[in-house]
Amino acid sequence: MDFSIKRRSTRQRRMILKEVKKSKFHPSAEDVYKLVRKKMPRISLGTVYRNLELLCSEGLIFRLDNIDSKRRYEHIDNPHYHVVCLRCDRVEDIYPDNYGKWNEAMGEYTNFKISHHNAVFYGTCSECQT
Amino acid sequence: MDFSIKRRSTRQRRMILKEVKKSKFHPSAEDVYKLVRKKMPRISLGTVYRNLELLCSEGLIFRLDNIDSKRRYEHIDNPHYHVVCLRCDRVEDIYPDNYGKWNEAMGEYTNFKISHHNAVFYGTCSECQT
DNA sequence: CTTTATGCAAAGCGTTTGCATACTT
DNA sequence: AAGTATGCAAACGCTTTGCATAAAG
Repeated sequence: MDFSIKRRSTRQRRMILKEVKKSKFHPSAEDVYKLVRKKMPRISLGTVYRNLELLCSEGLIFRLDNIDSKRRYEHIDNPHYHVVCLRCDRVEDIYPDNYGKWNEAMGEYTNFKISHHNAVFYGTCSECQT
Repeated sequence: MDFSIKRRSTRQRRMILKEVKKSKFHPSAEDVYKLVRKKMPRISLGTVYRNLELLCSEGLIFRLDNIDSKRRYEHIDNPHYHVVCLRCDRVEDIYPDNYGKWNEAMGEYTNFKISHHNAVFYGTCSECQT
């Protein structure tokens, strides 16, 4: 991504940001595309992809690489983990109270300088357990 | 994957398993393909893909979905996490001493029945820090 | 008016699959 | 002999990119 470029505020960009911030279900690019298209029917998938990456690089939204084969996006929030139901694909957030400690602990263990981490828990949600 | 089928032991399958078990660097399908091809030049990529998945489903190797955009594979081992160097892409293993506790704790927190979890730490390795 | 952003379509990359042939059992 | 596995190539799903046109500043 080229940071020497002066960014412009476009209708598409604002709309995409708004939809990701509003959404609760960690939408994929395709999901965002469908949401935005309701109000801007002529928007293209390519534009959605480009803007999602751009918004990430500007720190306005966050990208989840670890849930399934698709990339998903979410609004910026306190650091948290995710639980995935292996039956229905529901994804929920978990807010740990020792996130920073983990970064430190693993940094010492490995001699890496850790910038962040994430964790995904897999299982069966309460509804699917019945 | 069809479990009613009776599996056969082929030269290709044995070779693929051996290479994954031997490898220390969490190889991708393409990596395994290159390794195996040194000794079996006519093996196809499709065969590698099919067998990696098959070996996973039989519990003989383990699949890592969370490192980067490619799937990677590793030998079966005690549960562990991974650290990724954002500069040189090196991947190392971390053996936590409270893996099981985390499953329990998150199960209570979420009311999910957690079967497993994994964590990836991102940062800069000691060599790349200089 | 200059430059960035869009829409569209084609290409890219990792992975999967259909099919005829070869190999295991 | 029966049935699974292979090699090959085509297809797939998600993402990226080239290019002419539109919009922002």
